[in-house]
Amino acid sequence: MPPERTRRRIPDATVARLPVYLRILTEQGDEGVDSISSERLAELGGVNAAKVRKDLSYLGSYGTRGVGYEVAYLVYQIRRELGLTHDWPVVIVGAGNLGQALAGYGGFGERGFPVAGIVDIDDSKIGTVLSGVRVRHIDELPQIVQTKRVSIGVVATPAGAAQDAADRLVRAGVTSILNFAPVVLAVPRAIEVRKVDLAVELQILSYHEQRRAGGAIHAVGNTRPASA
Amino acid sequence: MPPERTRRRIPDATVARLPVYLRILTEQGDEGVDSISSERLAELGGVNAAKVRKDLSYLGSYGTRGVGYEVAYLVYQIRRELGLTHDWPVVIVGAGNLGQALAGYGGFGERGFPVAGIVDIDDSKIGTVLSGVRVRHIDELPQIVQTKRVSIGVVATPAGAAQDAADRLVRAGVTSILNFAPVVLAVPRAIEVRKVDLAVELQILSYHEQRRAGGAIHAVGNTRPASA
DNA sequence: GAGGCTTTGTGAACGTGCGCACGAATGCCT
DNA sequence: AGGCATTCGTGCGCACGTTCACAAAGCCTC
Repeated sequence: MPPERTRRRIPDATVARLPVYLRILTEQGDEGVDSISSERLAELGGVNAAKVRKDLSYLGSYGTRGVGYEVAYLVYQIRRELGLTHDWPVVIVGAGNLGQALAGYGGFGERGFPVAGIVDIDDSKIGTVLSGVRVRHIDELPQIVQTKRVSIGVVATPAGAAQDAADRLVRAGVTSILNFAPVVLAVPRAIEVRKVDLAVELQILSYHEQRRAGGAIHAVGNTRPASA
Repeated sequence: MPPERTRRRIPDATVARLPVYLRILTEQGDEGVDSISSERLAELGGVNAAKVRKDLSYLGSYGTRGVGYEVAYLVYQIRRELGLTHDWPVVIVGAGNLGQALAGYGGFGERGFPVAGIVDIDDSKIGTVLSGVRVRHIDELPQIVQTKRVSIGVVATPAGAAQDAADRLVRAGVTSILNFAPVVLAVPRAIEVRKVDLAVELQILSYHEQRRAGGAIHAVGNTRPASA
């Protein structure tokens, strides 16, 4: 049995926090900070120091007791673990409002996720150029994915078109999908899907607001006048 | 009329799923479905049927054994629990790329979160109109929040301006914040913050892609002694 | 080089959430 | 009316994630 077979599995919760640590560490590095303690990193990341240490311990023992963590080395290790040692080109499906905003969001390519292509099904959008990337027809998806070696697809279509977009992405060979459409996508088990849903986030906030307003209001019934 | 209910605390994980159930149920209702089983709802929502039942049980016993749940009634109950019985006006800080896209995203008002205002600090943007809403100066924030009774603020600024935006929102009286900037916001404990971070999502996908590609690549080098 | 101070790394306790499995309730059929 | 099929509601064990607390390990001073 090869030694690399014992590859650690990092808990999902930790994986979700590593990018946050990475950003903070990068910033700190840029500001000339060489070394950082778990305490400080926790403060900047809005979490518990013990959690930081446990999270980082999954990467290996890269800290120095009594001192802290060397920022540059930690940045390197996290980047390696997250697979950020090379670029991951992405393809965006949907050149509507959201697709345009995503394409225009510079932070995309900056952070190692260059936009390899944007496609849409609407002929009127084909050919227009968004932030230097020409919108192409969705039928060209397989070609884009193959030639540019894209493994991450972004679904930025209206809800009704999302499942079709996902199907096409999967058929084209993409293995990870970031879904912005308010739909639960059905995909093969092997495909990794993450969802960003504006409405869900707002509704969660709504829940807390309503709760804050006090069960008192509710006890009486629908006190609030039917607002506009 | 149901008896007075002690206000249950609903688990966060459940709160996060209720909006998904709600959307599915609304769709099903529109399609003429009157009754739905936990099994079917689970299938559409991509979760386990037992989880659906447990989630819904936090709202009360609104199902009928042997039959399922009445769609319309369940929609009503979830909406009530999430505080969606009335609108929650939101104010957007930042009229850049993202702010514009958010304002243009019709689903906002449709789903009960009308845009009460958009503000920016950049004079060149003031006065422009985005989807029927005029961009106003950030100094007008307190006035907007007060007159329109806004309790949810959306931070759509660049990273550097996000903390200031959050501070201003809090001072203006907002109690919930949806943060799109890649920054961990420091806010008073009482303020509810939710974060949507594109880069984080992509990096999580990157982790899985890299993992999928096989740890073999990493087997080279790094002969650091394994810790006991 | 010993002693004290700092900070990591981690075992263990604790809390939360998940999913199975089954009793309970309801509708339908004969 | 009684039996059967269906589906809800939930107790329970398990797995995961969080936090505490402390020993181990390094640096600094004298």
